[in-house]
Amino acid sequence: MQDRITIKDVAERAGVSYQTVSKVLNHQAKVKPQTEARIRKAAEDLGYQPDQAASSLRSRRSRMIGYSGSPWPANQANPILDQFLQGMLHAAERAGYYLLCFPHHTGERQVEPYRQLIESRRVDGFVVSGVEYDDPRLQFLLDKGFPFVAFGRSNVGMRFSFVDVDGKAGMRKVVEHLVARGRRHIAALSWPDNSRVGQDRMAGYREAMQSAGIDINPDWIARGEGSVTFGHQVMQGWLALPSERRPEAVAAFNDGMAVGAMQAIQENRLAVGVDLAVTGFDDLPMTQYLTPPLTTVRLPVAEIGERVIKMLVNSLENNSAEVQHELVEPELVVRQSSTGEKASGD
Amino acid sequence: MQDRITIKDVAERAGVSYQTVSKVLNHQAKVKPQTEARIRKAAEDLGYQPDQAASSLRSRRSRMIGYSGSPWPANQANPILDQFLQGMLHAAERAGYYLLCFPHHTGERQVEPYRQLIESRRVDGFVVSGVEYDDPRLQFLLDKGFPFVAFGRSNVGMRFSFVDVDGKAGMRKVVEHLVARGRRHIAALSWPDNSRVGQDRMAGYREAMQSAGIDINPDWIARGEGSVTFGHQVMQGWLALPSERRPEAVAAFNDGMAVGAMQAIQENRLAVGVDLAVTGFDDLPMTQYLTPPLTTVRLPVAEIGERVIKMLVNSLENNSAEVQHELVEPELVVRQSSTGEKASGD
DNA sequence: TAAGCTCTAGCGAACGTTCGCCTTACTTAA
DNA sequence: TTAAGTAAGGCGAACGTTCGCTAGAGCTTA
Repeated sequence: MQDRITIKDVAERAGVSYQTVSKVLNHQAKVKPQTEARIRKAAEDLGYQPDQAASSLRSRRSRMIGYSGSPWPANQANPILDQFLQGMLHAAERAGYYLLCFPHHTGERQVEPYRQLIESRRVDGFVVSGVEYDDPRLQFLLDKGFPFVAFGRSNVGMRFSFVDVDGKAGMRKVVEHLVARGRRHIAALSWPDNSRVGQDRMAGYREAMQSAGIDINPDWIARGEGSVTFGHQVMQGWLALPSERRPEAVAAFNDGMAVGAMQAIQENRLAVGVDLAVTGFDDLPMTQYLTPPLTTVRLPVAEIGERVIKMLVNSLENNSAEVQHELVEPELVVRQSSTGEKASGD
Repeated sequence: MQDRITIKDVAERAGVSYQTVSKVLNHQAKVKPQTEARIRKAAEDLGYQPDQAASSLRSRRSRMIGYSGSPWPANQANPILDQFLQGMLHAAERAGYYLLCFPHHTGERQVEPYRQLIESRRVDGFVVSGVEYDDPRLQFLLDKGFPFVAFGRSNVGMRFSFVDVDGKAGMRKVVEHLVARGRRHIAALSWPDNSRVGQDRMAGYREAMQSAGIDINPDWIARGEGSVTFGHQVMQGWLALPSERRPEAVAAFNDGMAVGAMQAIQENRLAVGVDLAVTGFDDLPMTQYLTPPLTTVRLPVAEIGERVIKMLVNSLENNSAEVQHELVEPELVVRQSSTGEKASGD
């Protein structure tokens, strides 16, 4: 650790005042091209790296974006989030920002970290993920007028920028696929009513059923907390019904419930994909290796991460308060759990 | 966004000089208890949050820890890392630090982000994960004399602090379990020779085999890149052997290869857990829902994350250059893939 | 009674930038 | 010729802390 190279060293070497160096390196101020070249060369030669603390202090910008870890239920470790993070990291790097990660808390104190980060001037903006209805974090940030972009939508009335998966479109694809394979009695393993994501996916289910001219049987809609156990229990219930009241396909709103349903079916000595079709949602890494492999919906999570960052950085740099929305359409991944076909090799 | 509350506002309210406020809030300087109480109350009343940039500029400490995203192969999204991150985040928060996350790059430029973060004074130390032999990041940080703690070991000669999973102990447990279930012809789906993690686990395999008095058949040791495909291929080869030269158990060094092996076995109409036992390593989230559920080794990754941060923070605060090592013993999770027993309900 | 010590707290300076205004030299128009 | 305009870069100040030293008050000791 030798003496730090400061902007003054660069200035001296380039034969200009140090403030001019600052101008060139930031504002793109007006200087002669030669001078600029001289300064850039000097900076390069010396390996100059601006001291971020000094820069932040004066400019009031930290070039940091706050992001709280997964607010998802802790028990179901979400591999999806890793991809989201990767997407954000790369986009942030390209834009010259870093991510500041902090843990998520539940309950009343969940906005506390946000307040601290804002007031200590550590971040320029936030990425808020795992958004739900009446999210206190969103309300807090809106009240403060602090920049952020959300991964996910919330109440219709709240005006803020977001990127989200088009769950409706995804679910529509699922149902259309099942219908195309000749299934009409399609049950839904859904999410609680108060779940924004659940409602979105449910809307796709309803739309597609309606388009196909199929009546929805309320008995075939179960709402639960998305666990394997829940999927298993509900499926057992359906299998206990007399055969004419039993569904011939189950569209689960996440992969966990689909796995539970598959287990229940197999315990009843029925063949998944043949006797009953099962589909999931999210495309967790292992689902392609289940027996049979699970038909599911793949979310382009890394891409969403990139878009979220781009949107946020854009609004930070332009100081624009305009809100933007992006919906990304997910992709149906057809595997044997819905078709009953034999695996075709690898 | 109103006027910022600075240390001077606090000082005025408490009737002392602002430098004294700083002393009280940081160094725990010697002041009369009453004065201290008055200052703390004033800070509280005003909701004072120190400006981190100013603090960093003067004190040369950012209270940030750098951590690069997953260096794991991008194709196999690693759900484990999410837990690691969560563990770190919570420990860091308790210690008053935040994590600065940045993307991992491969090749020659992989140390570049480290250099930048150091020189721009953004971080006080690093957590380096996914460590392997001859890791250029470790060498760079050692050369610079910059504080870091690694998740994982590297070359024997390098002196640095780390926390690691005791893969040897984990693998020993696996083999002992298989032997206890009456298996003796135990094959290993291992990792490349140049993998530090692979060597560690392999040592456990060898030790346990030796302790059990079983000769190791070199034909039953395969080394590959850890993919499902690799496990599948190798297993097919073993199954093609005449029955007396065929292993009766397969210990895979990660869950992916175990899944591949299971598939190959099932394609040959053999029963996993009965005809051949299969075990994995890592306990990925979905493995408990495979058919049959996979016996594997669970790594306490969140705990490791916490320990890594504690160790790093400790060395930062005490300015201690002493190196520390911690090995965490993983836990064997016995499921049906190695026992062939029926599922006992849920 | 003077010297010395301890306990409190104050004060000037510095950390390394960026901001905004100012100066100088040169060009152009009237 | 002169006023005005423009390009190029200099300069003082400020951002909000923490560091290290100093000063005064009160107490002890020889």
